[in-house]
Amino acid sequence: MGTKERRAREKKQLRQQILVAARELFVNEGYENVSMRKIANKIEYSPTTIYLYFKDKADLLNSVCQETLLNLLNTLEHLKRDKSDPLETLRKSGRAYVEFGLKYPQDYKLTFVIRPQFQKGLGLEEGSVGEKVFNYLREMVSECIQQKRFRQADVETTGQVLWSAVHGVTLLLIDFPDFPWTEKDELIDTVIHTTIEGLKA
Amino acid sequence: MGTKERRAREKKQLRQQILVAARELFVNEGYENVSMRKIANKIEYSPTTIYLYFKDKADLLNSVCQETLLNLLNTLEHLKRDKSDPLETLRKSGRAYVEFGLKYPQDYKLTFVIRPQFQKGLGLEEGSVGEKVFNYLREMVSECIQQKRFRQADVETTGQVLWSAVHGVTLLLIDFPDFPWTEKDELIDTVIHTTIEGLKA
DNA sequence: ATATAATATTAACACTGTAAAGTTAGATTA
DNA sequence: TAATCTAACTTTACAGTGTTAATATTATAT
Repeated sequence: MGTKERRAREKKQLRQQILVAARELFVNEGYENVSMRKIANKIEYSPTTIYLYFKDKADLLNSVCQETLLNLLNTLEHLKRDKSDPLETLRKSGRAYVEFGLKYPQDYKLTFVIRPQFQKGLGLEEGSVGEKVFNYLREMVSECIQQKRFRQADVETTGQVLWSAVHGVTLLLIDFPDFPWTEKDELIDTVIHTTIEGLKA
Repeated sequence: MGTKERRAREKKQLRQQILVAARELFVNEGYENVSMRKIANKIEYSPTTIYLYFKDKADLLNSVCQETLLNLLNTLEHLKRDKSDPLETLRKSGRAYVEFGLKYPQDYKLTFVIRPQFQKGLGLEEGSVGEKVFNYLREMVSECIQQKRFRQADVETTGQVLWSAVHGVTLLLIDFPDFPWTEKDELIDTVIHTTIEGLKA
């Protein structure tokens, strides 16, 4: 009697359908400009149905962001395979992080800027995807310090410095597209290179 | 017959009154949670009166942000007096920038994150306050390069790297207050120190 | 066929930004 | 002084918002 399983599957499918629709709208029109009614229209359900699957609009946003983080984590973990040079891996990871942000600018902003505003104090709890992403960074930094490629310093601080740098350049490039930036790739590389050099000294 | 002048003065005063009320509400309750009606209530005028002074809510936000930028510019220019060591001045400026952001976190976010979303492609035009802030940075960086305290590199790129670093750490500290950051002051100092060291190498 | 549970919808509330039209008070002109 | 004009402000109204409670529909189990 697999009807229960089928029902559960269908329920999951609709949930996923909502998430897909919400992401598409959020990304294309901006979180503020997307109403529950618009999402409902897209999936051809009544607006209140969404509330059977998500507590409220912020919860829906949060779920979209969890997917984004998972996506980012996957992208990064593909790079860890190469175990040769930890410094080079770190450099590549920084590059990949920024590129991820620029490839999905709206998703990035939703996750790292908009979401914190709507659900204060969360997003990086124990066992969360967000924490896993930061753990990835920790590991790599730790490796660099252990192999004495970085100056002997606190792993936490070092990781946070790196995160600051890549987060900063990513957001600036997204938010001020008309600013007379140096050639984009050069800027990104210089930010990463500069930070890494600074961590050696 | 100074009545015209008085009227003009009164008009400016009301405009300023609206700005003050709007800033206070934006900062305390967040841009999204502030309605034109709330602002109107606070100044004891009807909601639509605001529209006689500002095109719309985004314009009001923008005006608030212009004030914020002016504020930031003033804070920074006080530091330029000390002409002794350009590197030290730059370090102090970075510190002041981040501290400004943390002292007025909501204003900072409004200016550098929220506003760009609501009025795309603007905010750093020729002659704007935003441009002046960046010019301040340019000058200091230029000095450092000329005095060979930094590696010989493009002034623009170098400035943008510095901006990325301070912008990044400021936003992270604001947006993820519950993250297990290293001691805050240490993190800020390390970010700035690391970046400056990296720019020497 | 009927009862039960899961799922979806309808109707409603209090609120939003803002356009259009109406009102009032003060200045200008005849 | 009386009529007119003008700037400042308010009232009203509209279409849309997130969300809750009550209701209806559907699919399953008995």
